[in-house]
Amino acid sequence: MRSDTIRAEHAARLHKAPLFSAYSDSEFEGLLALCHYQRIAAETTLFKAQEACSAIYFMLSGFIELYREGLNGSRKIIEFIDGEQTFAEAALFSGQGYPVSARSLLDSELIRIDSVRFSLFLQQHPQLNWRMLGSLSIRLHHLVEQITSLSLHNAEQKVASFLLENYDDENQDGIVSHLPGRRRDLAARLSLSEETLCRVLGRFRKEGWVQTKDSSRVYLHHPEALQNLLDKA
Amino acid sequence: MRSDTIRAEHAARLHKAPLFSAYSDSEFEGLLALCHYQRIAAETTLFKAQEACSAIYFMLSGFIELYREGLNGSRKIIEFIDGEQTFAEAALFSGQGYPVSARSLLDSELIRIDSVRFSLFLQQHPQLNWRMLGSLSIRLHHLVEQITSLSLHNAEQKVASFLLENYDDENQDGIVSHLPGRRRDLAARLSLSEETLCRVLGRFRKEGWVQTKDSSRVYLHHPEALQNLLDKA
DNA sequence: CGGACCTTTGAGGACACTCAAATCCGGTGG
DNA sequence: CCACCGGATTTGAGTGTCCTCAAAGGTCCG
Repeated sequence: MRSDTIRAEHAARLHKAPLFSAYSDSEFEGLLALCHYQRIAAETTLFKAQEACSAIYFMLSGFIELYREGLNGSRKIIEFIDGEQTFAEAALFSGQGYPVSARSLLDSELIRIDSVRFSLFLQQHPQLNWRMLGSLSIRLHHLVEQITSLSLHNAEQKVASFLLENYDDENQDGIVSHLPGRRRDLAARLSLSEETLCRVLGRFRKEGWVQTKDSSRVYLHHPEALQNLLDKA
Repeated sequence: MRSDTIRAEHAARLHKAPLFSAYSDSEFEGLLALCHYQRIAAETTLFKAQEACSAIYFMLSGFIELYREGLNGSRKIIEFIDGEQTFAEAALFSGQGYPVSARSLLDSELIRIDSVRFSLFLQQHPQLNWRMLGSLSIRLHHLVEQITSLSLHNAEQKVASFLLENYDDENQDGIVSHLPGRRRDLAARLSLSEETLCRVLGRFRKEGWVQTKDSSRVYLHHPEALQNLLDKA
């Protein structure tokens, strides 16, 4: 794990993030001064829930889980971080530490933004807070959606709705959904057991609705059939 | 349902809300210009999920549920609004409409703040956004807690954790937890069936841990026993 | 080829749900 | 004041979905 100043290419990608794309050049300079490049290996813990917030992050590449743990070693994944995106922003303002723990599932590259200095920076540039409000609101929206799904959906509906909401792109084989590497992790995201998840995917496969490939890619041949599971009682 | 200008007493209570308590007198004047007093009967729908956001609210008195609906008439309550507090703020910034529906369970008094004009007001006074960030962050924190509870807790643990997190005050009879009027509503908040909730409360009663009164007050005689349910596997 | 880990399938069980009936409670009217 | 009604709560019986435990394939890598 090493920590460095930011290369121009990475800075450019950071500037394109929704949170920062409205920054003027001079404002962005100010932001960059608080940033460090950081590379972490797979299975590395970034921070734990409840811990005081020392930084927020922008992911350049890799795969990270935000999760909470139960007592018997059970684990609920709240969110996957898999593209270029910022995370842990909420911890800046709540004064209650990180709401979740964060751990890399793959080797990952991050930009780490010091929270104390960034907090001061934002207070000195209050006009920059608007995007932050939007970002938190959308995250909140997603959490509400997840609560709804957890409460009102059965196992098949949970899987179907995840597949439909998380596909990458389309090609001639149908929509392609890119899943976390291990079944265990997807199961922890959906609050299902590994076995139940497998069985559901097996049923979908048998119906001809989906096709699985190396357990991290799923081709959706009949997305309307999955959608149908969500629409009817 | 009537809509009026704000009485001084109500204005004072609004000014004490965390979101607005940092407002200077002149800033607060500006806010008041966007507000209307509103009284609604029990069982009145304020807004529905997905609807475009036309206002945010501050509750003066009453009881309101924020909820989502499934297809077969099932209902998941995301949050109860029961004290003086603001709600629906997040809908201001996400551009995705209200994330939840809102309906009164009792006769309620509200202050309605026009969203379009309040949005403009905030953009013209960016220094006022800081509290808003805090408020959204804390709400986000709570949602994460709720997801954790939904995913990792069994029926008894859900009830225990709700009782421990939602008591009003202490007196010689032990901690008093003030519940929503009907079992049905608490069940919908905890994602349990009415019957399961009853059975759990019955078990707690039989153990001597709690005592129920007119189904809306619960005395916690042994909060540590409830806490114990949450601490051990 | 062997081992470690992951995925898939099978059998059995548990927790919470559904359906149904009994009891409790508040309100209304005789 | 009491009897009655409707709605809410509580209790009971039976069922189903998902979980747990276990074992059988797969895949990757040394």
